[in-house]
Amino acid sequence: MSYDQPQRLKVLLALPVAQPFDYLAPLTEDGKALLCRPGAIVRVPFGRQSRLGVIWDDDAPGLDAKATPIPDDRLKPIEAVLDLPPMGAAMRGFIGWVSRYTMAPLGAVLRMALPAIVIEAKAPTRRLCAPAPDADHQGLRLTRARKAVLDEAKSGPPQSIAALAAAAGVSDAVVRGLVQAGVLMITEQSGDGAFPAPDPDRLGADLSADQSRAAQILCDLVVAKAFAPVLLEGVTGSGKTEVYFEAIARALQLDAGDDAQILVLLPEISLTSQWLDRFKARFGVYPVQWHSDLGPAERRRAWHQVASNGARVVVGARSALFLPFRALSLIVVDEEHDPGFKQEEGVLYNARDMAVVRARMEACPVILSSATPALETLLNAREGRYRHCLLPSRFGSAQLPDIRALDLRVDPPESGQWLAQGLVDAVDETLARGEQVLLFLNRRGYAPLTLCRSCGERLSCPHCSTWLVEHRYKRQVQCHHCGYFQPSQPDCPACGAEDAMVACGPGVERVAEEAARRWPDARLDVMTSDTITSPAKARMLIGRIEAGETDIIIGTQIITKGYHFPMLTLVGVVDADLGLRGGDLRAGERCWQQLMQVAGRAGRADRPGIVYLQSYDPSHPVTEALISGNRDGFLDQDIADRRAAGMPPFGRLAALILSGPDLDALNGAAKAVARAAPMAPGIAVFGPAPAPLARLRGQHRQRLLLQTRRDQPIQKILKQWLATVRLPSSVRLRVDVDPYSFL
DNA sequence: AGCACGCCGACT
DNA sequence: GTCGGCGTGCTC
Repeated sequence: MSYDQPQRLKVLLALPVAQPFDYLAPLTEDGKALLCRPGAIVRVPFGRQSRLGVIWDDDAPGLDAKATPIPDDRLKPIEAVLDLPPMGAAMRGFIGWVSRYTMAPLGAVLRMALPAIVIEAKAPTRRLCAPAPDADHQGLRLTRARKAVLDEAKSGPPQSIAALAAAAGVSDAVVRGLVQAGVLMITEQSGDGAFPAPDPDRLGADLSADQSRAAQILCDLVVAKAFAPVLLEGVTGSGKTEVYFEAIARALQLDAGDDAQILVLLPEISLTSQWLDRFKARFGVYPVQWHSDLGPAERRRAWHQVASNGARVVVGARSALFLPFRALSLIVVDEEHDPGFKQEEGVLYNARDMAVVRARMEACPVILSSATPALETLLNAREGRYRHCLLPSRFGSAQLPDIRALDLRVDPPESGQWLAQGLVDAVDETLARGEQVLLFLNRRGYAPLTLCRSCGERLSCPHCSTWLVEHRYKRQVQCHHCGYFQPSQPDCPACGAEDAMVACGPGVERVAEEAARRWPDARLDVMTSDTITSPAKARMLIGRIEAGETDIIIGTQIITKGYHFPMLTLVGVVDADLGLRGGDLRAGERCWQQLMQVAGRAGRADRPGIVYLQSYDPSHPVTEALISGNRDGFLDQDIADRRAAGMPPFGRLAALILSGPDLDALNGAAKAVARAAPMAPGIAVFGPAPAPLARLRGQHRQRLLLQTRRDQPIQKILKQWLATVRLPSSVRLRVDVDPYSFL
């Protein structure tokens, strides 16, 4: 060993690989090794290509220490250290933690934090026009259009050709002409600039006494600059958002070395124009957004500004959790109970739970906000692991809606119709008062099942074990799991009987059809993911409802997410039993949350709201709890059941999903996995059984479930178990720690 | 993840 | 006789 020997460094690549690779320190021009520290973002040769990675700590937990290192002579030097702020120790620790917990390869987790396209993409340049300082105006024909442009250009900061033309009320040809003439000058500017900072002092919110008390608790936690999970719980309409806005304002005022940064996670970012507008009203600017339908330039700018502290408040979907914050001072998880926080593809993680972990690593508070907290969160609060801030009542004069059941066994709708007389009467009265109605049915399309009245054939997906759902507006039948579709046809594809296909059961389109027939003068809007295809479309529909241009809204769960419609006073739940079928672990809880959230859309201002639940089983504990308002009774029962069965959070679960194109090979592999299952006290293995969707996208699927006690290390047990089985290459195994959906 | 190497079916 | 299918294995 000699002093001038180049350093051997571990580089973690953004690839689905579990371990880092060894490289030599990069060389300077005069051949000296450059010193590299963990966290540096580098580009390395890899095979015959070149890839991104991060210098990893060689003593990081989870690294394979026993593996024999590859010999020095096979090491390649690092190509380049990128000119980016290095990844901090807290972030590296977080990535390692997520990898060990979810059992995803370390590099797969890193990939979420290093989106290659974003980092490598060239900084976009914006071309801005300004008056040229030494312009020669001689010989320039100063038309009226040209004068307008020049006046506009002189009056303000440089702007783009298009913006200047629009401001002057002329076409951009005029601007280009002036540029050509040398009167206007184009300057190139990086389109990557810092975002305007939100102003914490802009608008002193008008908070109720309850809100002020809660806000004070949150602000104290923010100031303490330490890890502190807190559940902010308040019924729908109690003003939770305003409360955590105060915590955000307080964090913005912090001195955190760098400017303090705040992350807000929302379940469906693209559909929350109302949230963005409220933020802007409070802080003067929009927050920085991070979500899947951001364009490449915006995405790049957001990522780089988060890394270099030019983005103070970021609102995003779950992937925002992996942004490179340097001075994270507060995380807010809004609607923390929402199943959308569970990522069901690639690295399987729950962003709400991982947000708590990231907050711990960054030593900052994390606020979990919900009107209907997840049972796990509620228990954490009850048992003192989380603080609990409660907003007991609705804001101002708003009252919680009155929830009633409509027993469909007593008052059934006529055949082919789906609204019971009791609900129809209520809609009549509501419309007569000039108020709005929401009919909720969590089922897209016209009908969930189409069958042949001659031979009984049911239309099913060729790739999945599902029925095809009729979408009448699009004249299609679709599979909601793989995207397969075909045109609707009146004749049976099996027996050829003409005009024999009949729709069975209702979807929102069918309810809309019935509503249009019953209330021909009412203005209807159907809100589903089929009609809300973009943020702009969402904004348009929401605007129409806010302006009172819609009388009846027919929608799926997409409208349950935090909207506020003051004129909406009646909610009709077309099928309150729908969420209870299937019977997985969280069905009751989830159904309760969803119906509670829908109910919360009613009567949010000074007009009282009423909610009707159409049900064939109104004595079900979930329905009873909704009607009586006795949440705790229902929850305590659910908690007792889970405790008795050792189900989460009293025990741990992991799902093993085996999939493959060949049914026999798959079943054989599943049996082999089951035979190798660990047998020890506290450990139970269920299955294999065909997964609830036994065939998905052409792949057959088998499922096993591992259950352990809370104090047992489920990842270690899984690792030891799976190390003993060899799977045929055609069979793929996925591990889902803390499965949420049982599909 | 890429990208090569490798061993079996229909074509200039 | 070759071109090319994607199964398997490696990348420091």
